[in-house]
Amino acid sequence: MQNNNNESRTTESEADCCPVLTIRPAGSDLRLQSRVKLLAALADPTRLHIVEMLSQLQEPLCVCDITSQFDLGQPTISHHLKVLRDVKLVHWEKRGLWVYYSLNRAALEPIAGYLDGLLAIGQAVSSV
Amino acid sequence: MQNNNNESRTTESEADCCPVLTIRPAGSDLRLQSRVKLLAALADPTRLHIVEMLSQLQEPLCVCDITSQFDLGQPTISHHLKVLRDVKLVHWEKRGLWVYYSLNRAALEPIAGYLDGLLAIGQAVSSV
DNA sequence: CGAGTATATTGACAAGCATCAATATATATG
DNA sequence: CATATATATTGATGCTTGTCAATATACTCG
Repeated sequence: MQNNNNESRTTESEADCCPVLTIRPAGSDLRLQSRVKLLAALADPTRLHIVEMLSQLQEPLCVCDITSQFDLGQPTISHHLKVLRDVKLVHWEKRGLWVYYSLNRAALEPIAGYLDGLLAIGQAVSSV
Repeated sequence: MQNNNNESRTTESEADCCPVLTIRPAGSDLRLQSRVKLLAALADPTRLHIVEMLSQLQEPLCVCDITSQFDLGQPTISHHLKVLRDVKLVHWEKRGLWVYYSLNRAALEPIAGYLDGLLAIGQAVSSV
């Protein structure tokens, strides 16, 4: 899926541009991937709205109350909740016939901190 | 593109579930949309890597130095830089034959603060 | 058990996106 | 002006994703 003509771009031509620059990788590739997945889960208007709703409540929220806030079909909301579940951004709990979702702040905190870290110049990103 | 059977979900059936819940919209729809666009710009491994690279440098970075870090063609990197430009996450500046990019921390800061705000229970999101 | 209800899952489809090859644009240099 | 180089743009292609309709699952209640 990626090309292999990398060596064609590492000639001395770009030595004219900048000194050879070795930028240390910020965190492992695995970390990058999981951050991308988390950000992608948030990068949808419906899901971000759901997350906002959950963030405003301390108590879990019933799926039917989430669904009623959108002009979208129930399977669509269920799909979005699954995406949020998959990246562990939400907790869920079945109570009888209903399912209750709540925000998993422990999963949100690292991403918020990560973006904060990008604001500081030259700040190393946790590589663990 | 959206269904219109919303009223079928607002019957008294869900009164059995939870008390009628009015969740105030967190910020305008426009704010939500622009946040989604910013998050989507970050939610790609190549672009997040670029942003990380820029965040570690105070000086702008030449496109050729960015391109050399990836096994991707030059047009692909150029495309990703355009996405970052479009949401104003980066500044760019032409110097002779080369183009230099730098992180626009002023555009990153609101999103970082927004995610921080989601961590606090019941915290109202800026609606301006 | 049977009927009803809330939620999840499956399958299909259209729109969006990441990528590449080819080309265009702009700048430097001889 | 002609050539070379760095970057951007265009167009095509395959993969991903958001959505819906239909169906399945799980739970409650009579």
